[in-house]
Amino acid sequence: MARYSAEHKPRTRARILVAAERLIKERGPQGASVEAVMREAGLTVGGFYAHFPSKEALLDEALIVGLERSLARLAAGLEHAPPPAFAAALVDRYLAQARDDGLERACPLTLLLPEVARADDAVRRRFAGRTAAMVAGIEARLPAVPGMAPRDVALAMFASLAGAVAFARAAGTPRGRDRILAAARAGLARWLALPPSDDAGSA
Amino acid sequence: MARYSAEHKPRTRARILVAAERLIKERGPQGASVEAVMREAGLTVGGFYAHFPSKEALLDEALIVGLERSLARLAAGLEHAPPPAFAAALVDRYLAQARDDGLERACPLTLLLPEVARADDAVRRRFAGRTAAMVAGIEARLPAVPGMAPRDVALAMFASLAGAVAFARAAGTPRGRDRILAAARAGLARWLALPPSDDAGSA
DNA sequence: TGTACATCAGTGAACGCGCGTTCACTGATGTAC
DNA sequence: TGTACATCAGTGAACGCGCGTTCACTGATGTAC
Repeated sequence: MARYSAEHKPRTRARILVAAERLIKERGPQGASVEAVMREAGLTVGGFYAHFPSKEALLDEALIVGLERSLARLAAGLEHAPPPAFAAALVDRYLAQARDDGLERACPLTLLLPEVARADDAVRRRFAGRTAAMVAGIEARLPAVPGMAPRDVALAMFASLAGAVAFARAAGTPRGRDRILAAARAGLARWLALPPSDDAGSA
Repeated sequence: MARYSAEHKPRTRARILVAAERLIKERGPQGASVEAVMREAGLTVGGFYAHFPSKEALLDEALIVGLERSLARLAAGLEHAPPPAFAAALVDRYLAQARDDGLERACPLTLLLPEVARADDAVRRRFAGRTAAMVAGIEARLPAVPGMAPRDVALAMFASLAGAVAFARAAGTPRGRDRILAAARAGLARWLALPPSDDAGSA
């Protein structure tokens, strides 16, 4: 009657999810083969189906896990920042990811939105639920914008940030990339009333 | 010494490109197999390599072709619109694509930026060159924004638009989608000084 | 005007390969005695 | 305390399939005579 400790299998599962999130972002969903994901997690192919019913199930869950890890990283250390400083830090941290060499730390919003758009209703609803929770957790801490609900401020801000980072990563040169990031920050600063940038726009 | 007319082969090539652009946007680059693209163009697999050296070459070129077709559609009929009306029409037309059922008319920026980000330097540079030309053709016709170069206004606007449409398509419901579109328009209206919306935000 | 035929855009079968998935198996685990 | 053994997380080989690519071929084209 011997069993492995109860945390063993869930921990392995979590490791597979982290590996999957990383490879999906770096290579796209089709580039992240089950074999590559398992190798990245230090395992072999065969064991995969003891943890997930299919590759698609893995991808769906990895997307959600990635979103939460990204938001946690964004908000870390800003628990007591007042609205203007909070918004400025969020914007600058978010845009800064476009200058990372790799994509492991990238927010899924900047790399996986088209995949979600092509996915079926069930996936899109789960995704929407999580992003709604993410937006709700942040909207009250953004500066008030006359004539806009706090939720709309947060939605428009994330849309602009995700678009700017995706656009910047597609630029051919560091100069082009930084110009896009600086322009996006300037646009956001105009209506979010952000204090001057501390780093966006120059590497 | 009989030959087909000189326009025959280039016309077929163009048909393959249009088919490829459509399938790449609808299914993603890996979902658009050579066989599916050729069938969509009314041909069979075998003839493909008489037109393109590889699938990758097709994808790279289809992206550029798609960008140009999208910009042409956006600016159609606005040749003599004054800056505020031009900007408002551009914003509303761009956001409206998120409410289309299919993805054939989608702007590549809203569906393919992550693929470009993962591509090699050569692809990114070609892409950057075309978007730069696209932005340059439009920047002078946007409203002036104090403290921002016209190019930066255009870059920030496209980044926000592309992000908003990608985000909206990933929403789980039409209501969620329309809320994102309306929020994005409100944010843009604040710093671009757009006239009130004629249609964004409600289907 | 009619016809033979060189050209070449397009066909369709075949190839090797990597993928997602399955399954009989192995061997580390830790409980029962 | 020591050991036998039931459990089950993980292994690795195998499967069918669809992919990108190749190539010998076909047959519509339209010029030359």
